[in-house]
Amino acid sequence: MLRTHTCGELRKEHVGQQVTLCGWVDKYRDHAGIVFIDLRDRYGKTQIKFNLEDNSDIQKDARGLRYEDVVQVTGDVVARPDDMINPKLSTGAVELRVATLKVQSKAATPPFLPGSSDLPNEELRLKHRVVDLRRPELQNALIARHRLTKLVRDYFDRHGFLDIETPILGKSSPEGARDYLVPSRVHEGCFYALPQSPQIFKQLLMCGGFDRYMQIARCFRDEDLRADRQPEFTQIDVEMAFVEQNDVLEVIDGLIADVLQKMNGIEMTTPLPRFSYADVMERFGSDKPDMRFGMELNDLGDIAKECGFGVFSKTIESGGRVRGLVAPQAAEKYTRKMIDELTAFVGVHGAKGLAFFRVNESGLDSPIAKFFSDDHQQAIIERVGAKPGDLIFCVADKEAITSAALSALRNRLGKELELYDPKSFSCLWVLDFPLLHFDADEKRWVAEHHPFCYPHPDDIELLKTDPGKVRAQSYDLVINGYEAASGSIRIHDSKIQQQVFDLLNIDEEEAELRFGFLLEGLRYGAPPHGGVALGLDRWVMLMCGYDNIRDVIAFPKTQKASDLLSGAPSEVDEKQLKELHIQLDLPNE
RNA sequence: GGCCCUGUAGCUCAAUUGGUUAGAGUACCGGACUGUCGAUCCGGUGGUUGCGGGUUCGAGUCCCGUCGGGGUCGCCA
Repeated sequence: MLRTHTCGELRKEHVGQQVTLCGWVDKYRDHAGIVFIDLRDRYGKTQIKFNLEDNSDIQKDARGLRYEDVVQVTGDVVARPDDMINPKLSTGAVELRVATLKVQSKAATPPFLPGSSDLPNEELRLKHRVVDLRRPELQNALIARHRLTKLVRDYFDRHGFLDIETPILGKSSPEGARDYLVPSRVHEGCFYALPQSPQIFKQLLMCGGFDRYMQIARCFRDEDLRADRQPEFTQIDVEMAFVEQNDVLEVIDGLIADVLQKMNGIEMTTPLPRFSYADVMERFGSDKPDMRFGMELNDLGDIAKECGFGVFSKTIESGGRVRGLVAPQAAEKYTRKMIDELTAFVGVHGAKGLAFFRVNESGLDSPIAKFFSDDHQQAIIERVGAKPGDLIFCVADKEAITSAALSALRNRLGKELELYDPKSFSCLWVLDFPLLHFDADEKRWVAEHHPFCYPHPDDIELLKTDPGKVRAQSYDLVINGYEAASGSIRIHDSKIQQQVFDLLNIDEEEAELRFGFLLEGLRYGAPPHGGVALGLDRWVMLMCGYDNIRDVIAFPKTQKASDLLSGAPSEVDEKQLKELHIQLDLPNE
């Protein structure tokens, strides 16, 4: 080893020992007669000093050191004078009096300094990820990520799960997300697809008798990115045989409680709360509500119907909905201009307007208050539970739009009004998702989750009469408003599978073509099974309190899915294309 | 694909209503300094204002296009 200790290790009890440290120059303070350098590695920082009288040659070399040089130093650990102790450093009680210095690597002037308080723009950070990775925030995220995956593996191991790998080169399935394709050299004109998830393979593992499976699996989806979405991401993939929905939920409840306790010191009571899809959609307008705060949605349909405000009454007449929420003590905080901003904000979600009422002692104050009688004003105040000083927002539109607009508004207001502790966690299950939804454009039923999702046992008959009402045995885990996990009980009964395929307009031939190898697997004795997949990146992001997934991935991609570090994706040699029988047909510009 | 934000020195930012030679801090280079820990002090180098057009006597600033980065809607079974 080139070092005896790390830069985060030395304490008072090491005083008098001769040690060797290696690290990066984090800071240098040159006083001519004495030079101080903060030496940094992933464990911390240690101040090393070079005295002129100790060794003038070494001291001269030390004066030439610059940011991010990599050095190896040997010397005695000495106690700092009492008034020179640095409480900001874990090693602040001591320093290293350097006797020998070896510059292992002289650094070019870095584009930015990992120790700087000004964070450079993300483009630069991604391009120079090597430097960025030295920042404590990124180091802590990747360390947390490691600890989390370790805890996850240990937890599942304790519960009898086997970690089994599934293929990366797989078969393209036209449904779902766009696939990343990999051309086959051996099979002319044929392509592999990278897995969107190991879904089918884990079901086949169940059929293969491995009744408890888990994998930390890389997944690939060629879709547009978001702050919480990368083209390649990692799932904690889980599948269990001979289970019902509750068994899966209990296993994951245990995992969440175990991990949050060990990682964040938070005690979760299990089982985690469970809500139906219908319930959360009505109360929060979202299938992934952030329940760290209240501010529930209220139905104002009956009042809206009777009131003199045409926008409201007509919306109800045409089958739409009028719903509202209360921003507590926000009447004074939000100026007209800010409310206009909020109106534009809900407009993004399709709302044509945003009605608002300031609540005062006598009733409602608003440009549209005159359309509401005193009785109606009191009814609104009572319905939403508003107090003087509150601000009521309403959206009148088709149900889906009121949900989208108000849930987005709710999340925004909750944050702006600081209605919750950003360090807290709210975890809950959303159950009983609809099995199908009707695609109006394509005029056909589409699976809400995927085509192998088992319908709710009470709703099997509805498959024939009213498919839109059929609930699925599917479940999402929601943490702080993010979809943190998603899963379902799968169909293992070929008759029901056939019924679902019929509804989805997938005939036998097509089913064989698309999912033949799964159906084949299910044919020879399939155990009842179900599972779940947890988004690892999002989970780490939440535990670190970060708001984007790139900060918990060592080498992430940009919104346009390029890697600024390596330059991927890139053009390839003509020769490589020829070998793969690929001809480019690029749009002319 | 749509909408919004953004691009000025290596980095973080400034630049009045379109008006002189585009500034500051930091980094970098040189000098001073023996207890600093955002060291301090003195001096210096550093700019095709992302790129391409246009309007104007005059553009970092206005307009059009384009490229990169970010947010978001659609999309993500």
